[in-house]
Amino acid sequence: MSTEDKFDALFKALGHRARRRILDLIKDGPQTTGTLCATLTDLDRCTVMQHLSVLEKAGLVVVERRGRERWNHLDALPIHDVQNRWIGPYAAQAITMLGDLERLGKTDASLVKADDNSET
Amino acid sequence: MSTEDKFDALFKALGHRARRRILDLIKDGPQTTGTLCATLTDLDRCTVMQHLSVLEKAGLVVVERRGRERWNHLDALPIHDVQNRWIGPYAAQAITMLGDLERLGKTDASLVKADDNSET
DNA sequence: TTGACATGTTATTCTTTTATAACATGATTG
DNA sequence: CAATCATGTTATAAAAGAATAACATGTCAA
Repeated sequence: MSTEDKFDALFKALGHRARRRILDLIKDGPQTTGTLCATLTDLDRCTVMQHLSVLEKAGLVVVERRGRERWNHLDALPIHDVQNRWIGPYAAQAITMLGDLERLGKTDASLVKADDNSET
Repeated sequence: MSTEDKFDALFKALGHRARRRILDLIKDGPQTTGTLCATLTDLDRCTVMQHLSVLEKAGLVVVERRGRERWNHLDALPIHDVQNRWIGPYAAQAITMLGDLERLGKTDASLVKADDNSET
């Protein structure tokens, strides 16, 4: 797999809220598939497993098998690579082109403030 | 659009290499759609425009219309939000769970070194 | 004002994802 | 060892994404 393939897999894995939710759930410690399914009541068990497999292919989840249980561990290292190649450099860029965009009437001072769910 | 919708749009926009290529192309200054198409010879003009519209909806591209030209500007501010909500916190996590994963035999010391295109 | 040019729009096709169902396996516990 | 439980596998339908074609619009420059 090329580096570009890896970034494809990573961004795509992060591109679904259910998968981001899973990451948040295992952030503070691994969980079994069963526990995850019990939490994600809006999703079918099969759907959760499919999402886990997408996360696993992206390298964000590492599986540890214990008896008949499957413990899903977070591996945040790939996110480090995203940081180095994409986020860091572009975050820097965000500053240098501020004036440029303001001239275009884009006054949006960035979007995330709180976790509001009510806008357009 | 909720915050989650915005992250969906952002990660999905970043999840295609053609769009990441476009971002890199306009990183150091805006380009017209025509110029971009001339560079991205492997893509149809319509495809490039579709990608631009995905980037625009994600807030990563801001359009300035000048006569019959369309200048595509990069707006890296949304990436800032990705950094704050996802990358930063998870990059921190990457350190605390290192030992945990090493016990699972995951020795992969992160993936991106150079832009090799030859592995599995 | 007319022809060339840069871009836009709509529709269509093909592929990939997402969600679910039905069935299968392998471990645990009484 | 037999029933139960946690997880896996395969197949299928619905939805979303990607690539292209054909046609449309608005601008510039002679």
